Amino acid sequence: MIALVDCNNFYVSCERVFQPRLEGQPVGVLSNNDGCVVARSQEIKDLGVAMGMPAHKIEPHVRKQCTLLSSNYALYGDMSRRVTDVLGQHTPHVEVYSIDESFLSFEGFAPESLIGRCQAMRTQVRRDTGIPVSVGLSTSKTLAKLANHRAKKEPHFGGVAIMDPGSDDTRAYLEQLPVSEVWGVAHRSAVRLHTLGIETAWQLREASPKHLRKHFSVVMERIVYELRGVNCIELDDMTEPKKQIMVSRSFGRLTQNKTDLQEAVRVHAARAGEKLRKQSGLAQAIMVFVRTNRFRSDLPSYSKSVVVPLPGATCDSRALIRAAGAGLEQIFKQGIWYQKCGIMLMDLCNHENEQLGLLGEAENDETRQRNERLMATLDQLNREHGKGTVRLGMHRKVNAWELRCEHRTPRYTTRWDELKEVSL
DNA sequence: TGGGGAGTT
DNA sequence: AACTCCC
Repeated sequence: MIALVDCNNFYVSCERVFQPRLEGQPVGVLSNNDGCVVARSQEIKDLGVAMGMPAHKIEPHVRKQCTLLSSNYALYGDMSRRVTDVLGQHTPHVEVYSIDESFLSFEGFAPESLIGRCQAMRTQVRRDTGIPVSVGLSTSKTLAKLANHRAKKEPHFGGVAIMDPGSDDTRAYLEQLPVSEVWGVAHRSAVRLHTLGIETAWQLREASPKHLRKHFSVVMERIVYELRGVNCIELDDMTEPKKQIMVSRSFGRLTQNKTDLQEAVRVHAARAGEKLRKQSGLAQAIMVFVRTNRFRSDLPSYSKSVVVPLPGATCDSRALIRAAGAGLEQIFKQGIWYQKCGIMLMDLCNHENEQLGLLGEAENDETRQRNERLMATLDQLNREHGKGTVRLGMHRKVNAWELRCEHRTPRYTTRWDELKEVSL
């Protein structure tokens, strides 16, 4: 059996742990740049604030009743780790799927014991971290997702729902479920499924896998089997290194300024270097992209990217920064209002299967070791003394492109100077 | 009007 | 490289 554990309204729940007065209140958390709503309490959902809604589109009279917070990823990331730690005490097989969701394998456990186990787990997560979670159990990931959905929506489950792939109850549920509610079926596929006469999850389950593979891809074929309870999406080993590393950000406001872009691209490249070294990887190419705001039809639109090969596989931030700067030179156009830029590290490899350049080793062993020590020291300083303690390359302290986050709460659990104060 | 990431074709 | 999907 597979369980999907999903934190309820995760970001909002994290904020409530440290600000209990938000309990029972309509609360929303905004995306980077305070752009749109990415997490909602039940109360704010009830007021009609939709997921992904731009903050400025919330009606003023609704907005007045709500607490809208900037996102505080340092806090959410740390709380997420705490939740995952508890889950790991209940089964050795945990796949962290996202910041607020984990798949657990209960293979080998007595099936009758699972609901009880999951209830105990849920209680412990709540007690140890303050975060409420829901659990869905079934024989495939896709059904576990749906079971989780039911655990959230139907109070009689008490937060833990199990779905037997062969039961009448499951059939009745799937028969009334729009196919777009199934994991992996979004708007595009749903529309195409409709033209094939498939409207509900049950119809998809009953369809011919081979037929769907022809019309779509192996992905849709797998979904059919998954809906039948056949587990065909393996639990991923999360220790697998990333295949690409992306860092991008929108500017706080549009900019035409080349210096802004140069600084942003350099900072992004340095951040990507940190991520790369964390997984002990090396990159062989870097992609740089810039673009305008797609929603501003009144301004000329421009979107361009370029791939810059790196001089041999490297994880040296200085090499990444240099290449990113060179890439920007190739795609920067004067007189354009830029909204966003970013970089992506590509062709990642590790030290073992690194390919040496045609000209032989670009760096001798000694130089390389010195560079690696420098980067390791840099990472350690930033880890122990907070991000941005040591930065490569100068950039202005206050940037046009710094993030807007006007209502960010303190990083209670990861910064000594932002600890919660308690009076007794 | 986020910022990542993945997979398939 | 484009498209689709995920959270």
